[in-house]
Amino acid sequence: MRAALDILDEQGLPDLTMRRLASALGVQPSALYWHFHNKQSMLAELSDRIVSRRSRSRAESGAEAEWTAQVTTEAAALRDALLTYRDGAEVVSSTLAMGLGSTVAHDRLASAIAGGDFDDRTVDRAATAMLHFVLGHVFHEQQRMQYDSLGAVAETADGIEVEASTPATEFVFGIDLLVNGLRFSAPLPSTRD
Amino acid sequence: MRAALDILDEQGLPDLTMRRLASALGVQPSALYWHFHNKQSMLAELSDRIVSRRSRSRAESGAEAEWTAQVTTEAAALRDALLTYRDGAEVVSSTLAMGLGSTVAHDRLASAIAGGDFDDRTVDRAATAMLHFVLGHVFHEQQRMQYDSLGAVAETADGIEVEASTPATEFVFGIDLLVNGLRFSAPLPSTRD
DNA sequence: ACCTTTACCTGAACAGTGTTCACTAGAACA
DNA sequence: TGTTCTAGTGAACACTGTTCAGGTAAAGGT
Repeated sequence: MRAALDILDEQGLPDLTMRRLASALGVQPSALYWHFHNKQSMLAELSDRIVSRRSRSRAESGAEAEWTAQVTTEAAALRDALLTYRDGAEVVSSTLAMGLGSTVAHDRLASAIAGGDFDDRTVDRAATAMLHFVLGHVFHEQQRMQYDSLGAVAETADGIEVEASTPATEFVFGIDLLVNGLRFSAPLPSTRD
Repeated sequence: MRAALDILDEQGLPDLTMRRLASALGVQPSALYWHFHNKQSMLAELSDRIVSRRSRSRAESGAEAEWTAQVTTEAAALRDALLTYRDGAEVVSSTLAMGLGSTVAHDRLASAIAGGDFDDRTVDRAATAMLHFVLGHVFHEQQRMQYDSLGAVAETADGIEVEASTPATEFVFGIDLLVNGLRFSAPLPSTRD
């Protein structure tokens, strides 16, 4: 797993082949199939490690912090985790799409959203929608990173310096969209005041 | 393109290989490389065709219909287009992720959102967020379709007939989330009343 | 001390993949 | 008539994931 993560980060997902992984371990490719049933199951385990990596920004979230802030924090933590390794979002995205990998990403978002006191189905759907956005966004973001690094000039159009729109701000924009939609659309089910 | 779409729909994306496409056309694989530079560029053109397919539900959208309805309609049309062919969402998703393919999907969502009178950057970001959700959702939906068709029993848990949660309703839930977030979060910039 | 089981790996092969390249046949055009 | 363009052949290249019979060494049991 450590070797696989190294290859992923240094050479990218397309170059993370079973043969390369095997030779990085000084072993024949077929040896890997004793440890993993598939390449996909290996990627699934890799995906779990990427997602589970917790960034230690747990300090600020007090016991009863506003749930919207918790959701935002959780989403940002997921984005950070995906950005930790090259092509991280693609690995996780394709793994989850195949129905493999753990549901920890979804669950963490869901438990943050649940702080808003919605019914279970709403929580689940919102978490899924949010997960789709996060994966799509970071996938796109990472794709652009490696495209830019492959020698594309930053084409600032005709002197009009549009205020730099960083991926991070675009990310929180999307998250805010979903959070606000959640806050204002669904009627609060349990009226407890 | 027609042959490629046929293979895609009948055998799925993993079996849409250059060799199979060539033999479906009664031609050698290398002949395809006169028409396309790459397999990816071929998939990009395929992606454009899938997205551009308009479902003729244009009737109801009167000239000045509520913009929220227009956005919902546009999103549903995009979902329909992706669902038209097997693995359609995966083809489009990976093509767009690679920076290939036309921006028509994004643009159609954007122009519908623009009916809400937001500034250009907000429109663009919202359209992007929505596109990510749509692609992620339909990708997941199609993945589950073919997983179900591969002989998985519908496990209705212990007689508790939870009201069937169809992909369609989950889809509009996500779209509504984004639309409502857009409606209530951003202050309307141009106050024209 | 012997035997068996388990853990881990080798080496070679299989069946397939995208892609390239020298060469060719026919049509179009000057 | 000769040249250029269009479209395709056939063979190869360098890969890919995966399988499979067999081998080796340590651990465990009697």
